[in-house]
Amino acid sequence: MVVSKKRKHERKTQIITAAACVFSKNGFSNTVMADIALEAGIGKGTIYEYFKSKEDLFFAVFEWFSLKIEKTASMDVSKLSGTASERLMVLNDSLMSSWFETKDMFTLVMEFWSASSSSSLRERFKNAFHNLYKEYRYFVSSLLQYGIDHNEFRSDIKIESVAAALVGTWDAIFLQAWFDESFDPITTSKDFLEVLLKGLANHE
Amino acid sequence: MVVSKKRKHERKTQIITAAACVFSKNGFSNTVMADIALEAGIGKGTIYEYFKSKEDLFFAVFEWFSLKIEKTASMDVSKLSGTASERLMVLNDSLMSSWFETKDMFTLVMEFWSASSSSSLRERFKNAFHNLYKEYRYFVSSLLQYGIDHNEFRSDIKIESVAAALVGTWDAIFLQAWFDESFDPITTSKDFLEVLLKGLANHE
Amino acid sequence: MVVSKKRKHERKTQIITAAACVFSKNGFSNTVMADIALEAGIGKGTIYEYFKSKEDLFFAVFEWFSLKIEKTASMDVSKLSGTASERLMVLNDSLMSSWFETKDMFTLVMEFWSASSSSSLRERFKNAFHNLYKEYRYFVSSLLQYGIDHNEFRSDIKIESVAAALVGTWDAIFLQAWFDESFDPITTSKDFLEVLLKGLANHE
Amino acid sequence: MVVSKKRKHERKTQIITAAACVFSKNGFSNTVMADIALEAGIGKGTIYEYFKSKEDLFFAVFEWFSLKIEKTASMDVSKLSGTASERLMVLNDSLMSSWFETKDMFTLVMEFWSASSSSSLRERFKNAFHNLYKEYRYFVSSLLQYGIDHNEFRSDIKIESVAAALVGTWDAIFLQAWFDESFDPITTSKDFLEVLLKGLANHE
DNA sequence: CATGAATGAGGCTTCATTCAT
DNA sequence: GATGAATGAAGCCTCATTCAT
Repeated sequence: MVVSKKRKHERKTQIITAAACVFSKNGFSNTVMADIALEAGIGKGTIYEYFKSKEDLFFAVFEWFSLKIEKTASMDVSKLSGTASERLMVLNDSLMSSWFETKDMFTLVMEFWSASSSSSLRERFKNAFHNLYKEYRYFVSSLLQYGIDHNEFRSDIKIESVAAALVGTWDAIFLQAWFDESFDPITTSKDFLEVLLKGLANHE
Repeated sequence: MVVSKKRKHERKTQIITAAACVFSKNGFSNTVMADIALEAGIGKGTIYEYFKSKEDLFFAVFEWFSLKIEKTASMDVSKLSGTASERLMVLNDSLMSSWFETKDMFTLVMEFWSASSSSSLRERFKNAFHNLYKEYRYFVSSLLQYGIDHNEFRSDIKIESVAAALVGTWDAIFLQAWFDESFDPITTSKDFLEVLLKGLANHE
Repeated sequence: MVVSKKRKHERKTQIITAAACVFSKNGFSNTVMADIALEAGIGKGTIYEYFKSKEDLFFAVFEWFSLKIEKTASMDVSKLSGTASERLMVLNDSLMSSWFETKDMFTLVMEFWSASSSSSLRERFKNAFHNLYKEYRYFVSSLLQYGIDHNEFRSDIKIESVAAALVGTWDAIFLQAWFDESFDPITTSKDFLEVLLKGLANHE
Repeated sequence: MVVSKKRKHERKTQIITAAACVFSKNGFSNTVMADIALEAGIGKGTIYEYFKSKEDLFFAVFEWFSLKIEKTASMDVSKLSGTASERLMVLNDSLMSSWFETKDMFTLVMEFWSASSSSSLRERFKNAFHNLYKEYRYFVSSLLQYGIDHNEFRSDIKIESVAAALVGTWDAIFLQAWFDESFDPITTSKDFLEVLLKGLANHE
């Protein structure tokens, strides 16, 4: 029974992976369940043994994707040490490279955004994104606070705002990289962070 | 004849406006042509007198929207004066408030992003966005250069990178505002810009 | 008023000619009223001032076409003289060349056949064709009778059958010419008629 | 698996038969896919599991029909024996009666002709007909050659022309029978062939 | 468990026809 | 008379979902 459970979980992941691939290639609406089944190497009907509907599967892909990103990011972050600036730099590099690996999956993110604006999953997606961003902002906020506490950053900065904007910048840099092949997100983000850190620095 | 031309143009705009409304509410795929016709108060077939297909209409909405945003922004920007910092501040405020006005249309932007990742319009959208971002980045770059030229900003900043990131930040702030009702994009952007300007400042 | 009537008739012919052209190119169903109007150089709505419907126009084209064929054929036939065999030969040549001229309009004939098998005009077309064939058969029958009366043809031939078959052969030869560019209807029909005439000949 | 293949083939035939019925009744353009599904006793969508489009199905009907005619004819023809004249007579009877059986399907032939003149299937149909006629002409040519070789027919006849015309005559006789209920294709063709054979006969 | 044949609701699009100008 | 903008009925086709095997 435990084995069966495991089997089931594996099969589920197999479908999700296949779905992620097809969704990212064609978008949600242009994706056909048959294609997902084909990609997963299973029968069309089998998908419905594991997911109630196309939308359900899509949301499962979203959850799988968030987790994946988070895991990659947090893995590196655990190694954070040094000054707040150094930590931010490492975080920046970590995010950039981790997203870079899943670059071809960035279209998925856009699909998720789109799904949260229309689609009947709107609320589920909106909430999930809301929480995701909150988490990221909270994490960056902590780093900023750490900098203030250690007299590294000025104490008059608006932590929340800077955190929110910074988190957003990372997203947006990827967005532009998506639209422009020649755009280099790693350099851009590094250069930008340097300036920002100067602005944060405490010159008593 | 001139009258007829004008009529045609008016009718076209009428359809685009209606389409924008419905697309932003339901997304591209979930939008039904009949709904657009209903919203525009015309017959279904009439749309096809003005647009070759649903996708064509969607792209027309995109163009109309871009133009609209641009117009609103450029209007304020023309009044720019003062130091580079002041100008950036004004630009920030202008963008924030202009986008704020079309806040309920922000979902459209997400749809456009999504369309540029899947859909058969992929290339058209990608190109258009590419150019749009290029333009914005170029404009911000000019302001930064202006600051450097006037010894207001440090000369060692990477103009391109900062411009790109800043433009992105504005997008991203709106994205977060979309996911979080309580998120205040105006304050956030202002606070953030303040820090950034400190980072740019030249303290010889 | 008389002038007006004439105008009306001219306009009607203009439309019919244009319609014949478009129908023969695209077939009835694939023809769009707008194309006919374009070909005729008039407005779409104008057609309806002269013809009640698309089907009506189509039937008018049929009548115009029949008349045209008939006129061309009968013109030459009036010059018939000599033996019955000679007359049949002349008729054969006349038909072949007259149809040859309207070769690119042969597709129209196929459309007419098709229309008489389906379409709501079925009965009208069937009747018209019925009469057309009857007429042709009757004319050929007369020639055959003439040959018998002059002891040129055997008296035991079944006039009706031979006439019907011969009339059909002419049609069918054009049909094959339509399907096969390299098929030469003139030679074929001549060769064939020669054999047939030998079969008809009276060798007391 | 073999069973499944068989099932699929049966279902395909079932659809083709139903389609043939509806197409012959209403013509290609006036036929609605839903009617075919109804006639076949299946769902609308099922047709598309077996045929890519309406046009594809139509062509499949054509192929099915050609084969059917050919099969019926060739069955009788295999029994050919006796003089060339006798063989031609038998062939004539065989064709007449076999087509007679499918008389109510003759409208299909007209639709096929029409389809080869317009419609996007033009080329496919034209080619198919071209080959079909070629085959028939070739077969009749062989019979004529046989007659010449056995001194039964005159050696100066133009085999190709006579064969082409004769094949066409059979078609055309059916055409007239279609337009005229009182027209008897069997008698007509017999009477006509008798005359023709006299013309072919060798009276050294 | 897995499958894939069957389905029918639903969407995009076409186009003959009308009618106000 | 002539026009062409407007229309909505109707048709082809797609595809998520089901269910018998």
